[in-house]
Amino acid sequence: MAQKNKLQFIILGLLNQQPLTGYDLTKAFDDEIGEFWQAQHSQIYPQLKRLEEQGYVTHEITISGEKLEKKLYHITTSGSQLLHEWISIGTPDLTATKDEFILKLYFIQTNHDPRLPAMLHEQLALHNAKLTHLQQRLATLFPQPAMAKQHYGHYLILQHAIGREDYYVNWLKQTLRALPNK
Amino acid sequence: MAQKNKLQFIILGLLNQQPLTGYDLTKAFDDEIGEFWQAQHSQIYPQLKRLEEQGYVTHEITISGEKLEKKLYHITTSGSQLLHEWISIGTPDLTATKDEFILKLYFIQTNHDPRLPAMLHEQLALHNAKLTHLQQRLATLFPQPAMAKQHYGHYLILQHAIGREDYYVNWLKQTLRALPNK
DNA sequence: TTAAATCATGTAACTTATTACATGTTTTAA
DNA sequence: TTAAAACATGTAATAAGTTACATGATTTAA
Repeated sequence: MAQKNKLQFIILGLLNQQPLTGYDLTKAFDDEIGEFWQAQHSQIYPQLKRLEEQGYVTHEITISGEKLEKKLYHITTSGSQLLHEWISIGTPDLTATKDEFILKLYFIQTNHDPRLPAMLHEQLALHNAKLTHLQQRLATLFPQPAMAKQHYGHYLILQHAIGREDYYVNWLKQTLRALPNK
Repeated sequence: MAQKNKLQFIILGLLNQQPLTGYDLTKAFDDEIGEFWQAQHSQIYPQLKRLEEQGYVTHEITISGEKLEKKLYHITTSGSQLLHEWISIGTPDLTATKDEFILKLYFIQTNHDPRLPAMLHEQLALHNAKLTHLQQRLATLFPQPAMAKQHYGHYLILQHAIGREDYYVNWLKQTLRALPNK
């Protein structure tokens, strides 16, 4: 059960906001929800085809310029319904966070391991960068608190991600401080 | 590159601590590192075979009871070396946390959405349970702080996971409090 | 004006991960 | 003593995800 093709629901969720092309959806996985889920176009185009076969989306062809065909996908009523069901049913499976760094840490035996400082510093730089990026994104998308009302979920997950990264950064700093001076 | 078969390194990391059977390794993914990575026995047995073909592990057969054959796997010198390399090279890719609940949240438009309270309460219960479980695990494995010295990495990641869940629980509580009273 | 970047859509090959199928032994508790 | 639970090892089928292959149009900046 674990997987249950979540990609289809993400696509439906995005199309529920506005009609989009496969290309637009691909981009959304870079900017918007790339923070929380990833997918390549090679996964998206076939999935759109399947969703259309099942009647959850339809597409219209628009011409851009002279002859470039775009397929603009729309969600259908049954697609909307499926999306609503997915959101409404419980989410009882807390998926393990597959963090490669944490995995490596697990195999470190002692706090004197000479690899530890470099490893922690690298992650600190990475998570600091991510934190800054997320904070800028929040400031850009929600300059006034009142704007959070319109896209509440988006606001919440950004704010959640910021808190998560903030914790990660502080944990790394604290762990570095606790290291024995060699 | 993204994936690069991390399972093989986890297996090597576990075998680096002590010889284990495929069954033991499978169990380790339930208890120990199940928090951070998951794998089924159907993935583990073939992977052990490949690692042996490549010379990173060897196995000896032991008999349990009358005739039950166990394959006890040992890491080789080159296996140890490969593990060390994996830990030593950088870990620059911060993988997206594929949290289904967060994904669902993204598609919630307003803070008046009637599904929100139940969704948040469910997650609160789940993460509270996980937090308690992790705390008990820390208390069991590291009753005295001095014990953290022996398995420092394990101690660190448990402590990290507890902090992460603690943040998650508090974020959920805060988000629930901020919800408008209907 | 032309080359690079971006837009746009698809398929193929491969890797990784999950679920199901398949079999047999040993231990434990009723 | 016997049935259930746990131990133990594998393969097959399927699903999900990544990388590579493949092609062409439009826009933008040098």
